[in-house]
Amino acid sequence: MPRPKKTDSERRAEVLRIAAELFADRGVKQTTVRDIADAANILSGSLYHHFESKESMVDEILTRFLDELWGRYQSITEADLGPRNTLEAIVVASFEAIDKHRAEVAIFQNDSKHLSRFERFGYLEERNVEFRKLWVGLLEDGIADGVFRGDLDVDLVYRFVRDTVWVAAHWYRPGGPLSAREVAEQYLGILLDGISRRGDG
Amino acid sequence: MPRPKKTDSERRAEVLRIAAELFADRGVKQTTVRDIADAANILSGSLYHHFESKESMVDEILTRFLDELWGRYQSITEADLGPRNTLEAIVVASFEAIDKHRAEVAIFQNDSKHLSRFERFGYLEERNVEFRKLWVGLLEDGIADGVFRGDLDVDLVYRFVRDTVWVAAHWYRPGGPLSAREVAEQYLGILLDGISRRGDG
DNA sequence: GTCTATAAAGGGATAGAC
DNA sequence: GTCTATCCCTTTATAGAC
Repeated sequence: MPRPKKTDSERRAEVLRIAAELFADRGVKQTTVRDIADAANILSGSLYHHFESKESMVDEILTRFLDELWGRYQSITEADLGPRNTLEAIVVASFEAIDKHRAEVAIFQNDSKHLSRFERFGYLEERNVEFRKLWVGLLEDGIADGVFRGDLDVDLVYRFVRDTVWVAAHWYRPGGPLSAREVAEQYLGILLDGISRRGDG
Repeated sequence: MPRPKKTDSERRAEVLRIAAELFADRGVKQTTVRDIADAANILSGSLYHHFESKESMVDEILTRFLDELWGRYQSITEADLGPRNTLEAIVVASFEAIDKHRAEVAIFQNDSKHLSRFERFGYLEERNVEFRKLWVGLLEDGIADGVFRGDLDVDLVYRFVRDTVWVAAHWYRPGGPLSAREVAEQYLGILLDGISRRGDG
């Protein structure tokens, strides 16, 4: 029978979750180990029983998140739904990621640029390259198939889509007035058809 | 005849410009006064001849930029061009702001949330409220006039537009392959009409 | 206007007791 | 697993010489 007291690994996971929230809200650099310790109700020295360094906390948070997200994207593209349905599924999956892992998305978005200067975080740039390939390929396929407009600058569209999706992590709150799926649908409505009223209706 | 040597105020402006670039690229907190001094080829103590503090540098950069931008927006809305033309003009003006003041836009986008916690930077939140009013009003007018779709969530559209426009400061480079106006036009094409190929063409 | 020198506070990390 | 105590480096800012 398990002890009622929290195990080491449960406590560890809890501390990492607390750290992720702080990193997301204030930025990694602005969050001190003392901030994390305070929020976890221990002293800063005690953190080092669980983690090697503050850097390793960030690393663990981002690695786990990006592996999961990329796996999700992979399973969507492997389903061969065609450009339009694939795009919709990727967007929905992205908003679901914001819903489930808001802190991780915010950290990825805010601190990637700075972190990827360090060798340890080289995988951030690698992931970005993979994401870009996925999106640009998707847009090009769609244009070739005639489902997307032929006059699009795919690189520009890619950047707009990527940024607009991820930036929602700044204001989206799980349990708020809009579900992840509702936000995704409004967003796809704008991306696919624009905000103008159609001439015929 | 002016002296060939740089005047105090010229040097001051130069240092402030250098600081803005560093703040934009690394974030305000991650940029140390020594970084700024190094880039300006002086020692850190010498900065305090020109400025009261690092904070006051940021303050000056943002105040000046936001005053100019808001003035530009005001003159557009006062021209009464109707919702669609006003929206286009505001978007173009925003991309021109990125073109002319890339560093300032990046600082505003990256550090506003953190800075606005301090009383000194309360105006950041005030400006955000004004921007929001402008955009939401514009979208509501457009829906009432029948130029924008009636099923839009104006708050959501506002956030998408705001974020997508400003986030371009992260990748846009003056003198690159695309001019500010070209980016604005591509962007307006997506926002107004979507990326789908129309049924009739 | 910039430098030398340094104060004062903040921040990451460690050693060993409990 | 957490605390006490502390080291050492970084960072902002100041005082006064040149």
